[in-house]
Amino acid sequence: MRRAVGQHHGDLRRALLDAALAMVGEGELVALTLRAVARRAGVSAGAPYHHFADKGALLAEVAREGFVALGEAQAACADADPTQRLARMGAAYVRFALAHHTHYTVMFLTPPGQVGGPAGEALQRAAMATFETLVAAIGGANPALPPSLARQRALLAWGQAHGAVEVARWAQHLSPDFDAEAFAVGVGRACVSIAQAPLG
Amino acid sequence: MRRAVGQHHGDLRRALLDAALAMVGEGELVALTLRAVARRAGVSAGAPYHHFADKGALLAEVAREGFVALGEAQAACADADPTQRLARMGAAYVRFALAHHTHYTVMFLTPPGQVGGPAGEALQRAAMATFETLVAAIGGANPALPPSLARQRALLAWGQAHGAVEVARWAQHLSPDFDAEAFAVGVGRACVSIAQAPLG
DNA sequence: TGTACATCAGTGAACGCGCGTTCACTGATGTAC
DNA sequence: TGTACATCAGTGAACGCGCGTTCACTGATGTAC
Repeated sequence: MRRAVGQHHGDLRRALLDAALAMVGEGELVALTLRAVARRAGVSAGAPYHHFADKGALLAEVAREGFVALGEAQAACADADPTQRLARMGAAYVRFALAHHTHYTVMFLTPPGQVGGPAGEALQRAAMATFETLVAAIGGANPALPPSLARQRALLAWGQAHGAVEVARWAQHLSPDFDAEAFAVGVGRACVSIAQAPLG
Repeated sequence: MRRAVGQHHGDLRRALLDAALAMVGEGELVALTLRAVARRAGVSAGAPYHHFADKGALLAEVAREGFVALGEAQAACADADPTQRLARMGAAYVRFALAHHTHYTVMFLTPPGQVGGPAGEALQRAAMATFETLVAAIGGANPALPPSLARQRALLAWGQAHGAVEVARWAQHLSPDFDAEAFAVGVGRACVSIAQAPLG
């Protein structure tokens, strides 16, 4: 992609986000520098500052987009039966994480709330919204659950799903006949078990 | 602690390791530099090279010590009932990760085997030993498991526990009423489930 | 349709900084006799 | 107990490097008339 000097890029903002994602996907997480992202996007080191306040803002935006996409995947799990809905959400979570594992990695790079500025706040809002959706689904699958317990179990379910994702990634690398879809469905069932386990 | 110029430190090697740990504990992982470690230890930037080949060797040693400590925690889970033993090991794993989260983070900073030199080899040996202990415990909890399957399931169990730890940390930051102990016990139970799930 | 001009989105040089690492040095420590 | 000397374990200055960020600039684009 040759361009004359000074010519506009087209959508550098997007290109920068994609470059960052691609690099995380290649394990360059520790060495994810703004300059490297710009280089990858085929642009000079100063160019990103026309689109992001600073390096942190770019990373926060990548993470935020991940949570938004995850939220959309969750929203697509509407179901008349709330138990079914939770099961589908658990499965969708695993599918999302496996299909967009670069985004997924960045999403959990830094605990939301630790990133400052408007970009950090937007990230935190997106992460909280995802969690609240899960809490609601847990509450739907077990209406007898007091709200505080529903939140606690949402954390457990999330933990289980998150761990399962990591396992699935290993398994995908280790054995090519790993059945990711069956695994995802199993995780959905496990979420239901967590929600509907007896109190106490 | 004032020292005259040129005076010996006492146990700088130890002090450097401790400084690295303390800094990781304060979230300075991304900025964990050799110079910062030296500064923290109250020593000049060149001093660490009298004790470690390079920065990677120091980090590998921190990680190795983590695996050794984890191994000791696992060894303390001896139990007449092998199923109980596995459950206790799973819970102990989570407890260890939460109690020594600085060590734990460094342990998984780089995949063992990717660190070169003698320090890297020692790290790999320690990590493998931990894994073998888990394989043995899985086999104990389900003697019908062929060895290759036991290893596969050990990987699954480890992955699940690892993911659970990540979210538990997150949960600890987000909600102060997070019940870490119940969470740990739950992970232990999940390990047993993985070990004793039907074949196929 | 042309022209004038503001804005946009790049460039590339420069900044100060902290990094990992090297090196000549030096004072403290340990050892042999 | 003293003395001579090798070794140990620091210092601090220096190196080259890549980083995040700033800035004056410039060509391309969009808009008003």
